[in-house]
Amino acid sequence: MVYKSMIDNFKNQITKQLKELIPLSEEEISNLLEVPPKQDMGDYAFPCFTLAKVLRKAPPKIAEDLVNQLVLEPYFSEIKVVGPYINFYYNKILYIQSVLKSIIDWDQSKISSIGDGKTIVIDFSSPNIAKPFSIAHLRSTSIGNSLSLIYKYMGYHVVKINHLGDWGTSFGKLIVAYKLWGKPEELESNPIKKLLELYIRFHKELDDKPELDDNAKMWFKKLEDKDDEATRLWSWFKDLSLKEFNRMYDILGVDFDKYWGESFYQDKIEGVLDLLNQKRLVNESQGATIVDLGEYEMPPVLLKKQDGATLYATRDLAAALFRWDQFQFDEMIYVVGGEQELHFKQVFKVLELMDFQWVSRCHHVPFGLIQFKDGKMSTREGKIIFLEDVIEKAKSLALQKIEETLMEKGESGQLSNEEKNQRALIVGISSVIFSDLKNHRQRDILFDWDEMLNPKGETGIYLQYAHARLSGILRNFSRRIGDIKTDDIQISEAASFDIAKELSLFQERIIHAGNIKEPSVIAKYLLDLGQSFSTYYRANQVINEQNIPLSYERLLTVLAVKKILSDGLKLLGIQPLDEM
RNA sequence: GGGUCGAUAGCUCAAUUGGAUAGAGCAACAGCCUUCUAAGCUGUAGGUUGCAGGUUCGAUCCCUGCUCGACUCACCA
Repeated sequence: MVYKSMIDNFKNQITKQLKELIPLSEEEISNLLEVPPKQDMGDYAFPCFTLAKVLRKAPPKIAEDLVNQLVLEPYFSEIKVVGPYINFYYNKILYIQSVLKSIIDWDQSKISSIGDGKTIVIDFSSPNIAKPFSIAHLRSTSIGNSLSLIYKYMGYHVVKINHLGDWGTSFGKLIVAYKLWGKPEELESNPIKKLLELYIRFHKELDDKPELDDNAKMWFKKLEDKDDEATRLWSWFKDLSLKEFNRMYDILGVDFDKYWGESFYQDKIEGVLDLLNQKRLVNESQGATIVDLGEYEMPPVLLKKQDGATLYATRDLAAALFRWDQFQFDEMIYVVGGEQELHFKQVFKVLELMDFQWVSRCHHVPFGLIQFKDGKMSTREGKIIFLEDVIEKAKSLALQKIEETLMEKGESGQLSNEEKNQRALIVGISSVIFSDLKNHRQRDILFDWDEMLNPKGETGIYLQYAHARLSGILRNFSRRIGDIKTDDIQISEAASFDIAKELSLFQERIIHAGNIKEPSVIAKYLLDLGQSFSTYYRANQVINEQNIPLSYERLLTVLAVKKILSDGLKLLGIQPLDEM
């Protein structure tokens, strides 16, 4: 990528010179070079520990000897020894200029060619039909969506699959509950809520009437056997739910290439079972069909229940085979909660036993649960928070703030209600998505209304605000000073040095995030960048009518930060706002 | 009991995968709106990185043991 290669000049000067002085290759030197933890320690540091053994000298002595032989012009302004480290200080002006101009000139839709010609299949979101889209589903959805955007940005061909939970025993339960207590017109008017009520009531009454469970199993078996009534009800429930889910996906700005739910693989299961039989992997146990994994210290995988009905592991196997057949992916990732870790280990093990080498390309990407103060979220107990309620609440807080601000500025009538609502919605979604993505995947999240809706500090709102301020400066600039021309601008002041350094990290952070499948890396990065910029523009007035050249110069920083912030937010699935 | 993951400032979390004096935000306190949007900025205070060992020049990070918590361990997904 463009700006990376320009920055490489700085590093290359170090490696080329050091290579002549010490018994290490350029690559080894490059790997050893690190960024010091503190500003006043310079911009690059070369640690001399590893040389100590080879040269049989103390690291500080080695550093002393080397530093006198290094030439610093033009890329560095100073080279200093601090203990066992050689610290290099950039020529700030040259550095800022390199970084800013190359970012601004760069107009690619992707940041790397790492993924060129490679396909990643990503299975995420996958909500259960007939259950509400809760705050818990947000995790898989936001992490999966962000990862797919990151991979696309890295050059991969990405296939997004929504593995809808549209098959299984819970449909038996729903059918039973509906036949007992449901009313068609109620369901049509408020499908998800009414379906949820049926589901909850089923489990409530189960305590007194254990026979309900057998009934449910029977109805699911009927569904698998293509019973007319069962199929009709199932398909109706599914339509109602999908309509609701798609509404949420629209709000979140998430889409999928394939809506291949569990039911989609129904007609592919027999083939898989045949294959397993051929490979002699199948056993009977207690009336159920299983694959015994005792040898690998895992519980058995259940393929069929006593009554012959399939289970989710069966469908996951069929899904994996079918997806391989369709895409020959270089990698397939399942963005699914950590509680299913064992399940995926088992499924992958079975695929391995079936001699499918490509199983090494399959990865479970687990994430932590959302917990309440008094324990786990539970659909059955109705202990659940609807994502839509969270977004709605976040939105109404944002709307209130927008109106306050307009009032203060005396511009109350200036904005249409529609525009206000639109902005408030984006702000609300930003804070909800960001509060999810800023945490390490694997951490459990304690659900806390105050924290999720907090407009201050390390939040999506903070980043939106920074982006809006950047956009505002650009607007004001062209209005007051004229068109923005960035050609041939020279940098003369070092004020934006810290920001330039932050900006130069963008590419490696994206790639790192993709490699460890961790969107929070980007979230943290954007917060750092936002903070650097907030400090910068508070201290340095960009538009200065008395000094137009200086204005142009500072404008480069604004342009570059806006570009990176905007791209970064988009990678998290957040739409950047130009005005707040 | 077995397995997996986690434990860092009062609270929520970082720490570029083994490097220099462990950093942010929230809450608290003290400042900053005749200057491009104060959803902001500056400063103060806050630490035996759960405990005990080990590996080495060097450990929040790797190894062992323990404590606490979450998840999971055959007919739910």
